[in-house]
Amino acid sequence: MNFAKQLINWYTDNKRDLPWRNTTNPYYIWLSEIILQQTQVVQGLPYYNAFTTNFPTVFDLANADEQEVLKLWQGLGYYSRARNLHASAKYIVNELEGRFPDTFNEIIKLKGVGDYTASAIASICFNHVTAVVDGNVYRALSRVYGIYTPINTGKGFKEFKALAQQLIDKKEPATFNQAIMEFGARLCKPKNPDCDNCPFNTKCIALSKAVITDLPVKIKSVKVTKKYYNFIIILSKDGNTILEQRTGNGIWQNLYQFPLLETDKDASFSEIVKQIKLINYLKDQSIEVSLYNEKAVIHKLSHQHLYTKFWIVTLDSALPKGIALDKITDYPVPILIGNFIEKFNF
DNA sequence: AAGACGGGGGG
DNA sequence: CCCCCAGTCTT
Repeated sequence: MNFAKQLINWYTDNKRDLPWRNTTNPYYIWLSEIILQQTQVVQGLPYYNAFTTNFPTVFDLANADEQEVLKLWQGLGYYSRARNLHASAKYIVNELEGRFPDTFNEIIKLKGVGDYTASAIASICFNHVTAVVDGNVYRALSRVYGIYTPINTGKGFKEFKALAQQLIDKKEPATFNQAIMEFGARLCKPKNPDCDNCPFNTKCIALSKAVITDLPVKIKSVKVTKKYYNFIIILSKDGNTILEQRTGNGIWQNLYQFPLLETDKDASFSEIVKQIKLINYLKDQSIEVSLYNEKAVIHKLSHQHLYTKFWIVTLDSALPKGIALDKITDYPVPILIGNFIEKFNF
């Protein structure tokens, strides 16, 4: 038995009774699909009931005020869905005389309707053979077929779309699409999938290799934060400077660096001078400050970009607790500091 | 290709 | 706290 038949058999035995499964009216299916974008069934269900009750037809929705629509959407999140829903209802009524578009290419023109939603409506309402690809499909197919292509890339989408399109039951596209989503939502769940009762547990590649929890693969974008580092290079009269050892759990643990002033944005000359004068061992001393690099050096780490400036402070007195300049290379330093030391050529 | 957009639930 | 959810639109 092929994938589609097994899947549909499972679905027939396990599907939930949901209101949008008792209709093929495109207005209701559209409503349900928009509501269910990035939203679990239990959360969307009351909203579906409210919308179908308050706006039984696309004309009722189109004639409503946006405020009324948003009020009904309140609490569901992703409010652009409600605004787009309303705009598309007006478009259907005013431009299409109330007739819902009946092909994928026309349906996807509606605001708020992308590939997934257009495929769902085209298949469920018009029996078009257009496979849906949503979070459930990614999960189910990546596991059963052992696909490691990251799902949140253009390449990943194309690959899963093509596979789903190849697997879809050409006679029952609507049932297949709903079945694979129900399967992903109820059995092949993100955590603790019910592999014991899975119709594919003899062929599932992820199960046989025990890599269920590795799939699907998703590239997580590391959030890069900007930081503004000002290193203070002290040149004392007796040829010393200051290096400090970093502590704590952050970057460069236990390495050495020049005294650091971190600011929340690119700081002005006067602001830095002010802060330098607050440093303990420089208080009430005669100093002269110059900025070594007008343009910040951008040091890129995986999760942060360091906008770095080096400030030269000439101290007109001795610094007995400092380290000798000719010993500076004895200390382990981050490459950012190392590059500066090399360039500055003490 | 990467971010923004939300609120709820599971582990 | 992190991940995920019947995704789409905008940089």
